[in-house]
Amino acid sequence: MASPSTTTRVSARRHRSVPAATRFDQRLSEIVLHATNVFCEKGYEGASMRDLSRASGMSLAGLYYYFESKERLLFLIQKHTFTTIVQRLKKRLEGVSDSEQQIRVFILNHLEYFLANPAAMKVLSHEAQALKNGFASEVAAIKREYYRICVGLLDELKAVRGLQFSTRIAVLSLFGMMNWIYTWHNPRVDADAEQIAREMGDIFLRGVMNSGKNRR
Amino acid sequence: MASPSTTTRVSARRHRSVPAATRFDQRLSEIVLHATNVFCEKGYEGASMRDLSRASGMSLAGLYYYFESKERLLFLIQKHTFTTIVQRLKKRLEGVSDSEQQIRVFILNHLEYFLANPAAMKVLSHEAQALKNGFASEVAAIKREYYRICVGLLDELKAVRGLQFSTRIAVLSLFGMMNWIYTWHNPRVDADAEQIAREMGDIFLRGVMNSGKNRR
DNA sequence: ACTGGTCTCGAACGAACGTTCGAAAGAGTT
DNA sequence: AACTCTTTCGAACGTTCGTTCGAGACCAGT
Repeated sequence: MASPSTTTRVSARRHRSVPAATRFDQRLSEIVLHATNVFCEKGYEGASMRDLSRASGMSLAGLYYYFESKERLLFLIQKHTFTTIVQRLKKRLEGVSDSEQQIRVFILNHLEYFLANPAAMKVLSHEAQALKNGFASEVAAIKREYYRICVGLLDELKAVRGLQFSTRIAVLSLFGMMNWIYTWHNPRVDADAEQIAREMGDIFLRGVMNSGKNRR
Repeated sequence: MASPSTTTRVSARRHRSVPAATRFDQRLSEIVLHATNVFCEKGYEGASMRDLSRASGMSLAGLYYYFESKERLLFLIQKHTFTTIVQRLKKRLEGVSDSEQQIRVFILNHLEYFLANPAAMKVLSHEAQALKNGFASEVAAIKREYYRICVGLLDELKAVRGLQFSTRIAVLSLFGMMNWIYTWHNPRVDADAEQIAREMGDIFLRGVMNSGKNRR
């Protein structure tokens, strides 16, 4: 414990069962969305509360009715984004049993969400170090779960096909390939998620599967 | 033009031929080194001039004798780092003629420098967006040259071996694999540059070479 | 001992930062 | 119309930011 609590503060908000709770959450979501774009463009440290105020059309003080600090806002963005991507992945993996196909699903899920929400994913990738203590560890836990899922898929591929390579290096190389996309992807020039997922999947899977039962 | 000039200001420093010029440059190098570590830990925006003053053991005002702004200091770090890595690459490529080996040299050069200068490389990778106008474009020019070299190597591999894949996606995937390393590499746990270069090279080259003369 | 360039620093500048506060406007229920 | 809870905001808080300035210390060559 110690350090700032990261559990959701309901503060006031109670009865007025349906309309009030949703209205608050909806307004907060709008702010989170605008903040995501600002953090994406200027970086977390580089963006000021006044920038967020301007972007969301709400006064500086008004923002603090919805969240208690700039750091918590970044936390909300990262947690929501990461939770969503993990959730979607689990759903998509349910119907697939082949090991190679599962990894292709993993890649496609990641890239589709990335290109559909480029600002949020850039903030997730680029500002991974910006949170502190309690905030940081809660996001780190989700990240670890996501990482472990990928490790599991790769280990299964190794077992089924009798391959031999460093899972850690392979997984982290794959994440690198995928996450780096925020530095270069241009929707007016580059292909869509499906095709990029196919090409990256080709490179990665062929690279990993032709290792055979190797030396060492 | 317009925007801040990025050409090296010699300002005063002239005669006193040998000792003075070297002393100035040497002291500046020390500051750049300390600043690199601070920028690495706190990020460019998150690091204050007072942090740099503390880290380098020089007064706040004293720093400004050596460079004219915080932004220029970041520029110096990025330009020197990038220039060095390109320079070393060119030297290393001279002796190699085989296309696959050239790409392996490219990967090894990148990762060796990365792991030998992790702070500088993180600042180069992570703060690529922090510079503005003239500063940004000068670093971008070096980056473009580096990128083009890699494109050239891959295009040659494609021609020689009759392969068919998107060079752009392949190159950017490779950069992603390599640059992402700053987010995970732990010298106490992970292998050295040579071995990581071999494993990443295996994944990438096998992945790209087994594409054959494909559909589409 | 003096001179002139090189180097360093304490102190201060105005601007911008994240956050707080009390007041008031909205909105729904009586 | 009066009451209550929700939502908004102008103004200000104290702190920290990047940068500047003028004075003095250091260090030759004379």
